[in-house]
Amino acid sequence: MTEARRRAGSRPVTLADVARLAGVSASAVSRTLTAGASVSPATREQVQKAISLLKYRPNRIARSLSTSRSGIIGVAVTHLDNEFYPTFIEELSSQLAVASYRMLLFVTRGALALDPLVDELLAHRLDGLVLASSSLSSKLAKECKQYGIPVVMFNNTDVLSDVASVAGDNFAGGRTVAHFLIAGGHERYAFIAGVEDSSATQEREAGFMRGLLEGDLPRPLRACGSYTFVDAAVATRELLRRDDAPDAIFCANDQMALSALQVAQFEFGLAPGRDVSVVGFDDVPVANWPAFSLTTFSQPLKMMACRVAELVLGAASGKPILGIRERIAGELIVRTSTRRPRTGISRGVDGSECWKAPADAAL
Amino acid sequence: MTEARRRAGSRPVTLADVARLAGVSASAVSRTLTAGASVSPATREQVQKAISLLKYRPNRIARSLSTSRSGIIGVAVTHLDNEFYPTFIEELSSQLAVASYRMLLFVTRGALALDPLVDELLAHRLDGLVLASSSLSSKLAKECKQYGIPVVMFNNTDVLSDVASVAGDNFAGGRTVAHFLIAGGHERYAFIAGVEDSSATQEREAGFMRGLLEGDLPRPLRACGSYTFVDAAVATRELLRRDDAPDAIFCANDQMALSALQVAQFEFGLAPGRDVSVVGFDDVPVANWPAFSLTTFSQPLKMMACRVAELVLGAASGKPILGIRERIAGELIVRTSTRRPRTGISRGVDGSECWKAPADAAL
DNA sequence: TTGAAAGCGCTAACAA
DNA sequence: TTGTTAGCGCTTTCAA
Repeated sequence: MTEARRRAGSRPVTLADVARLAGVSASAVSRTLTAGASVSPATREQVQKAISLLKYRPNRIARSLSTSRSGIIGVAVTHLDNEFYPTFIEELSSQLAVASYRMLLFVTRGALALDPLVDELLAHRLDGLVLASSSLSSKLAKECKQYGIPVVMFNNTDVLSDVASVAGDNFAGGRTVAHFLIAGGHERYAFIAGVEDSSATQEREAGFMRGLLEGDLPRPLRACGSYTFVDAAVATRELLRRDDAPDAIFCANDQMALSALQVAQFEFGLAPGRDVSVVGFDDVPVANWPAFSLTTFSQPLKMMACRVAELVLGAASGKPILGIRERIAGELIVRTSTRRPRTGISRGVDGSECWKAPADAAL
Repeated sequence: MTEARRRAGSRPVTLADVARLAGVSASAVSRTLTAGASVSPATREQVQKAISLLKYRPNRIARSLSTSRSGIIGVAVTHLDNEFYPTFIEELSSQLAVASYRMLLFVTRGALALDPLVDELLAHRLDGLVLASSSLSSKLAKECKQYGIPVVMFNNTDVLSDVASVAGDNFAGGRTVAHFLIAGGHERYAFIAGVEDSSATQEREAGFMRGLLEGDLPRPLRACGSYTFVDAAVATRELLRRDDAPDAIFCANDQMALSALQVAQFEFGLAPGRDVSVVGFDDVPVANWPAFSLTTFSQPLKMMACRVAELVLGAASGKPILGIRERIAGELIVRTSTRRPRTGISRGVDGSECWKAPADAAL
């Protein structure tokens, strides 16, 4: 028994106490607590009365042991410093809450950091696991599968396995960004990559390359920003110092784009949207701050979190999800960090602008 | 049994399986797993062998039921959109991890939102609870006390109860800010408050008022920004539209200060650090971004998280913590969002500058 | 040092 | 609709 609890003295009220007071069996109490079980109104009332009288609170741990369901979803996350993830956590938490699930949080640094967690993850007998980390530990995936713990990857996919995932439409996004920058009449393009082995950055880059190719443009310059603010700054400096410095930079996420924007502006004296265009990916809240007004390809976080919750909870109650790879479409939100193309911009009801390739565009 | 688990087929390995294979009793296995229990080297080896052979993973739920310790700390947090909190979560998580504790996350909106959670919080038989929300629900505090669940408040205190807390030195911070702004030679001061009933904003304001008073200055203007970006923008507009618009604004946290800074700059065309000085509180990472370079009173998050973990885990193993109110000192980090006073600035080893009231200052 | 046995608080067959 | 009974997987006395 916890020391603190011991000091508190009074033994917590148990189901047995309630049963005794209500003059019924333990099962009767258990049934009143279980939605959709058969109890007569009379007993139910007796039980309810006893419960509120004793201020009884069911012990979820005992219930978990008995039902083999913990009511807990594990969430492993890496980059809590990237606003995208806290926002996701918040959405996911509220989605899980409506189904009375809670989340056990694992904050790690890098994918490899997951391996030592495997034991612990499994020990907790989680009903599911959401991986919001930049890449998947295949050891983890294997073990979870073996234990029957459903895993859903967020914002990332693993082509080599059949682990379910929910991600944005990275390829389409990258491609749209390319078309948009081309429409803005830029000359030298660059891409700043995130963590190299993450599927998100790979897909975004592939889409971007495809888009440029469709516009008969050469391969863009390239640097790696590892999805972090600091590394992206280094990458941007590297690019802007060149003789053939780019006038259009696409960053694999907003965190890096915000960094690039500031390096361009404050270290190189370039005016974003005029001297250089910077595009991000995610559309985190900060991207819309006046200091940045970052053009970016959005990822509808609410919808993504919703799907993640549906998948993982569905799987916990038997729905097969293996192999499911969901793609949630986003759109290019146009702000002032980029040169403005003549056509293709439309204004939404909320005043935000987004860009779509005109149907007659020659690509 | 979870559907997913059932489909997986193979029943998970239990301690009994290990005991059988090792040819010992369950207790023997349990003892090998318990640090500091008495087992002969021979049995220990047998057991270890069986464990790795069967890939046995102890079931924490069963253990929890038996020991009345869940190994889980609840963390309730409100403003995940304020970078301060994700950063705290990350620090706290790593502190708890070293003691093999995990955190169950509760994301809420506002203090009142905690009340409906009480049942659930208690049902999980948490070993402790950390409240990183702007204010405490007294119902929650009472119930936790009764159940012997230790509670630690972070960045907030409740004077009416004896709930333990860890917070920055808000009063000293507010006072230092006042002295600093006075040293910068400002004329009209304003304060933008956070959520009115939070102790943090109250203490920061009180310190600020005291500091101004010590400089023989009148009461500052005042508006409420509710700790949010949007409300702070409204508050700032309100202040800057006045005929007697302030030239020095102290915001109760960085989130609001960053908002104020941008309103001043982009809506009123004021140059921060020249036309108007803006000071925040917390020193979140973004405050140091070149676009803002916000002068702010720091809260040493790492140390605070460390103390929170020590307190809550200590309490879980019997140390009394009721009534403890820890204050962690911070310092005024000087950047360019404020007019620069002639004296009092010193440079740290990391290149950052901080300000201290000169000893001979006439206050 | 070891094993037997009781129990943590709940759920779920089963029989009544 | 009810109560009885047997677990869920582990820890922890208690004797040996």
